[in-house]
Amino acid sequence: MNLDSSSDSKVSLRTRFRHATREAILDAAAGILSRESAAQARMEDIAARAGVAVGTVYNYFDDRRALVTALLETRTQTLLEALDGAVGAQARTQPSSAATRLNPAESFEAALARFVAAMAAHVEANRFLLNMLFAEEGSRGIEAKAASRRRNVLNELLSRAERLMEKGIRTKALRKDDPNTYAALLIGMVRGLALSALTRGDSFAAADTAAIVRVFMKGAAR
Amino acid sequence: MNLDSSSDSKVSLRTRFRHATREAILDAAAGILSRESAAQARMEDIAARAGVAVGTVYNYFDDRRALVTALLETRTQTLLEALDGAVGAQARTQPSSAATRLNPAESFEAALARFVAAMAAHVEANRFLLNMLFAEEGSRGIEAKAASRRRNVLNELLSRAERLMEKGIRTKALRKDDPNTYAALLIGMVRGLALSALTRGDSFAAADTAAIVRVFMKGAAR
Amino acid sequence: MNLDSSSDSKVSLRTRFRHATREAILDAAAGILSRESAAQARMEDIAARAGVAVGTVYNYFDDRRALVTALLETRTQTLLEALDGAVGAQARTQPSSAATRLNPAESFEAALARFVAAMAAHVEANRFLLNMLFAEEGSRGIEAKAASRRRNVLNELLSRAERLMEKGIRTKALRKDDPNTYAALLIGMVRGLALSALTRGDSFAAADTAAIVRVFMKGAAR
Amino acid sequence: MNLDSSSDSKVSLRTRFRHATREAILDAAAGILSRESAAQARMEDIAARAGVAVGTVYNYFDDRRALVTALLETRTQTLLEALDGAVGAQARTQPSSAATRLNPAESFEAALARFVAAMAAHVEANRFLLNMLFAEEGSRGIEAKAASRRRNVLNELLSRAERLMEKGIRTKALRKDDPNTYAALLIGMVRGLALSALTRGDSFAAADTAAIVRVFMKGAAR
DNA sequence: GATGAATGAGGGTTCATTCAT
DNA sequence: CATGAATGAACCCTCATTCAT
Repeated sequence: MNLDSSSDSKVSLRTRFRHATREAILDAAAGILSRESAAQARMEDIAARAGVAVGTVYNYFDDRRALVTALLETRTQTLLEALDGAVGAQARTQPSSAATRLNPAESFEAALARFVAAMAAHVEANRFLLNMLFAEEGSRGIEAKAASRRRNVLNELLSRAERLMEKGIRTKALRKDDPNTYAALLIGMVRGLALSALTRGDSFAAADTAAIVRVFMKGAAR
Repeated sequence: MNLDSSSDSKVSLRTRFRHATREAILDAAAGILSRESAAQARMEDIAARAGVAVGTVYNYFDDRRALVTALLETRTQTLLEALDGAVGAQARTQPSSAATRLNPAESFEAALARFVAAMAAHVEANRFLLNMLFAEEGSRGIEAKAASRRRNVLNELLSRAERLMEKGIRTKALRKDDPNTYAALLIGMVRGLALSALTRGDSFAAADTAAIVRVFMKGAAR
Repeated sequence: MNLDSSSDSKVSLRTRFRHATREAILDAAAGILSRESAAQARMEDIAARAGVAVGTVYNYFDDRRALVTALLETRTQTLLEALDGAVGAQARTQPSSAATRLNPAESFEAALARFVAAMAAHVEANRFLLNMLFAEEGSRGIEAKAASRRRNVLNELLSRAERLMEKGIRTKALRKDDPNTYAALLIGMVRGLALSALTRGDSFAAADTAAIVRVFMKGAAR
Repeated sequence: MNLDSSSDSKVSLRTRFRHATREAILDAAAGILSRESAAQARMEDIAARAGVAVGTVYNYFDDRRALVTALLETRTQTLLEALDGAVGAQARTQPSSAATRLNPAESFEAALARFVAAMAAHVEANRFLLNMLFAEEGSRGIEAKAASRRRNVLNELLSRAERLMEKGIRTKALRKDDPNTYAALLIGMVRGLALSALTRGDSFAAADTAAIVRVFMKGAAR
């Protein structure tokens, strides 16, 4: 183990270093892109924020597009997993839970809450996602191909929401309707509240999640 | 008299022409900014689409910023008026209508439908608004000051939605809750569905408006 | 005569009108070019100052260069004539004047004074000449050919000064030396004092002319 | 220590390189601005003459104005110092020199000659100064602020000449008169002869300096 | 002729990307 | 690998000039 660790640690040190630098750059990019005027995110600014030289950025990412794409990828990975969890968890837990089986609606609501909460958490942690994911047009340098990648992300979000909605409809938790519409509405609500909250400087609180779930399920009517 | 009318028509001709050119440029800008990669809207492209030379664009607008601002201004004017109509109409008609007085909720729903339909109509007619209004960051050239203008527009949207929600709460059409939250949710829903529809190439149909109103009022739960 | 004057006055009215417009444009150009930042003299500015449209300027002058050249020409004409007078007068008056004959130096000094005074008067009346004539490089649009014209004017100034100096040497009013040098020194002095005076906002007074003559003739030494 | 020196030399190499490039750009700018049509000095031309790309120029100077200002600043520094030397030297040497004390006029003449020679040398070495300093209007890009800087330089020239003249008057080397006038005349003479010489393609010879001193002190009269 | 909007070549400036050290 | 100066294509904007009215 020692031997192993010695060579291992040497490699892993270097690797870890590389990884740390890469992360620093991604963080810097996320930070810069979160700022109001993302359009002015220059490569040099990103490098400076990461504490490296411009050239170094290009040692880790082929070009600007690759950097943004990687950012989207990494920052989205955990979100998508969390959403998978929210959607899938129900599937897995349901069979084993008599309670949930008895009340599918309640179980759906819980999944929905998890789904919303996951999105909220990620959006808050990665504020730039608000900019990236929900802007149809692109900030500087998000052209053509990168845009499609971004749309992919949005689509993956939507498709997970759709899976959730389909499940809701199947379990009779939801009125029968177009799952696409339900999904679009839900994601729109999350985004609307998130934007509103973040614009105000507040954070996306639990109450907000609750509000979304409530309105989505029961509506706002008295 | 002849002279007068001749010079009159000359002036008005020129004036009319000026106006038409201005509109052509604004239309072209709207068109270019609606395209996927709005970030790459070059002044020259806008000019070309308008069928004029670059210099001409600068005869009508001081600079890129002024053009975008003017675009936002003009294209937003009618939207805001329509929303005012949707919100205010209720106020004006309610007192005179025994029916609505008896059923405030129903009247509110009508106003809500008008509100949503107005937004949908405008977003569809001015697709670039989706990009402009709902992107927190800016495409190329939407910096600092212009961004604030855009935010102003978004805020005006929100404030009108809030007024509607306050009225709904006052008339007991809505459950008592934070009007800001209601407003953010509603606008989020519209945007979500609009984006989804337009992305698919569909248009924002009446059914979509109905879906929003239904979910917003009664929720999606069965 | 009547017939003549009738047709004459008709023609002359039109001609006078044309002439007045032309002068107005030249005056406007002179005014604009006198301002500090002559580099920013745009054709439109000149037209505006002259109270006409840009196109009109082009009806009177082929292009920017022609305008500046004409300006130089007209504003220089009287100056050169005055200088010719100052230089030539002496030649013509000398033979007929016993007094001057007795004291050629005094007569030369008088001619010199007239020469300097003529330059001073014109520079003051056409402030822009300071810019035009004495700047080796050109303000915007005074390129190549126009520059040579300007240099011509400067050369004509110098050649007249040289003629004066040659006469001074011939009449033993001046120490024998290179007339070119004398000429360059004299014109330099005028320009130096004129610039100094105009920069201060003062005008080029008689005392200044006297100072130049005195220093040029007797030097500043005590 | 090795490391240190290695990094030291690296830094200093780079620094030296930076300095050399900066100088090359300034030289190129001086060269271009010396040409007849300084008004057409394009940034690209300057860059090309310096053997770098346009962007590089902007790595060293914020913008065109900054470049010109820096040029004026650096190229003026040594001139002003030389003039200070010419003016001040006298003050310092006089007390210690019995000969000069006996004949202040001679000493003043020496200082004057140094002063003139210094100006001549600099004007010749930096031909563009003729354009910059003595043109009241500005070549392209010498607007507003830069113009005032240029005027400052001219004023500093004048004030040094004035100091010299005041000293001349105080030591009775010069007839009592307005030092400003004397200063303006002297500088005008230098410029006149310099322009004349350089226009002809000659250089400003020692004889020219002598001529200026002679005329300034004793006048041209026989 | 007068007008002034249209034109578009041209110049200043930015910034993603490269590459020698 | 890190560095950061160099590069130059690309973009915004200006303004002399033209020309339809």
